[in-house]
Amino acid sequence: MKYNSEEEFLRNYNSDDFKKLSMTVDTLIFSVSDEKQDNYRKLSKKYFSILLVKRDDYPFRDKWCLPGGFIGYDEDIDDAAKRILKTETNLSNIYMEQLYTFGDPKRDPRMRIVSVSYMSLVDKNRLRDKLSDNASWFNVNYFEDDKKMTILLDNGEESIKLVIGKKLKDLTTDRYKYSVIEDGGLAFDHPLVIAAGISRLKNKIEYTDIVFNMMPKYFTLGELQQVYEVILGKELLDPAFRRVIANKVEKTDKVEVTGGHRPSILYTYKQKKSN
Amino acid sequence: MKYNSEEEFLRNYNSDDFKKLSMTVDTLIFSVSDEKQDNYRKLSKKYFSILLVKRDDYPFRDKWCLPGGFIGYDEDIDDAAKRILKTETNLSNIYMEQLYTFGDPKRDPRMRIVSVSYMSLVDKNRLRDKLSDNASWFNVNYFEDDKKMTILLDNGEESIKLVIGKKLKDLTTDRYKYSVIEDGGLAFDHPLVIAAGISRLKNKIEYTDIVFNMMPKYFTLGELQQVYEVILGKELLDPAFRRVIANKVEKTDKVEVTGGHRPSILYTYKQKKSN
DNA sequence: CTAATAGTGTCTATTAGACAGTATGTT
DNA sequence: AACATACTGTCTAATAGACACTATTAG
Repeated sequence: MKYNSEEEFLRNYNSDDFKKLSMTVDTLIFSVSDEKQDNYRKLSKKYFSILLVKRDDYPFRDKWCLPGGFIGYDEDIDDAAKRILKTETNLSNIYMEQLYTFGDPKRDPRMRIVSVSYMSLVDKNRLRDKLSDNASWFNVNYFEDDKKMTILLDNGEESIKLVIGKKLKDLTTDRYKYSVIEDGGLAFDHPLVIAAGISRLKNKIEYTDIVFNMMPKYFTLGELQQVYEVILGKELLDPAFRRVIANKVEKTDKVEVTGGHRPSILYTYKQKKSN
Repeated sequence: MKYNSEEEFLRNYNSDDFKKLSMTVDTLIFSVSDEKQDNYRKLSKKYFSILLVKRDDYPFRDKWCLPGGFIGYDEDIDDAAKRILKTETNLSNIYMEQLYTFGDPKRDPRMRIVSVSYMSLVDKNRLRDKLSDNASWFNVNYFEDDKKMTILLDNGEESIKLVIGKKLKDLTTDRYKYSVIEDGGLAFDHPLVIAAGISRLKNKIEYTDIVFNMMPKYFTLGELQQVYEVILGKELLDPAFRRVIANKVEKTDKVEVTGGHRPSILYTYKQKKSN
């Protein structure tokens, strides 16, 4: 069939020539948690944590998974991600970026569903007691080598262990092909989303100011350093950290008194001037 | 409706509860081009280039666009991208990575189509004269500041100018919200895909060995440096470049004699040992 | 010889790593 | 006083930037 104009073509277009498919959005929400130490002198230990929800419907009923939902036919993907974040945390205007699109034809037992994952960073102080009932924060601990990544999730009651296999796709890049070795009971391919998000976060914390989305307005350099340390999975030297961070933060006249040691000056995030 | 098991749920699942949508893959294929200089002494100038195809059907009939196509209902997304690359260039086993998923509900005039973009890097020597008829390589020149990115595409006959607006989404990251200011006649939202691809390439060339996917087996350090320079959009100092690149390449006993100047030693890519 | 690219030596500036030292609060 | 964290000074190592210099070829 031949048409003479774009308009004529569009009038006659049959949108069902190809079998359509369903799409969802999954959101990986990162934040920072404190864990009080028994020693009055010690600072509370910092973790980074992610938000999981317990499914109350099939498929994967009673399994933990990332907050997600179907994308409406007329809904922009970013908007769908924002809608889901809002549903779970009651927050809008939160930092969010697209992570990766997962499209294995067998990733959902119901039918072909392609999922676009997003990652988002929140300051937990902004949402205390606003979580929906079936949601819970899980502290994240991870270890990785060049073969696999082990992720331990813990919400105080339950512990989930994920093992993700890494196979270098190509020797010229940093791209790994991830595979789920142990899903710890997590639904869908969400272990892959979590692994991808941790990698992205770990990478971006080095060359962006992304971390400040997880920090409260006022924070000490010690706290900030701890957050860097848990995300990077290694200890940093104080003087080096302070040198590098110096032009991103601004000293305030407030201090934080936390116990049997010298009080700490509170800082705020200082945006770099537009370059 | 309540079910007692996952199996029972799946047997009764109606996959048409949500209105489904269509998905496509678009592939951004990068390579390197030479342009002979008239002065016999001078080296041929290097560009990086992308492959465009001319549409022979509506919508956007006779406009240039990126190679793309619909994702089959049972087809993995990566496989769809490989299939399209193969169709256009007759090549398989080529470096390829997912770029970004574009889902503006209005991005296609026909209906709701979400597109997953891929970027791919090829050594043009591997595919001379294998291109499909409606495909053409366009040299890329680009300039950017913090407000916008201007991209000039040229295939020797036609010149296409793209202008993409950049708005910082968030002051804590490197994430820009891109918008098309000038599409130069390019179909769909493909100017956005190209801008995203150039940014990714520019970024990754600094911390991966991705560039060697575009290089022939044997190359001179001068050629390699030129490729770095056109992608990064700036000149590099010879000694510094050679220092940094030294552990990624291996000297061979071959030389390249190109004209009225000292011949150049040919190198090959040397993979780093697994770390 | 000349113009052009190939390739190296070396000084300097900047940044990162290491470690020791001082400061200051609570119990 | 003791302990834990806060914060700084300074030496050294590694890396990046700059520039001058030598080498080698076709015409």
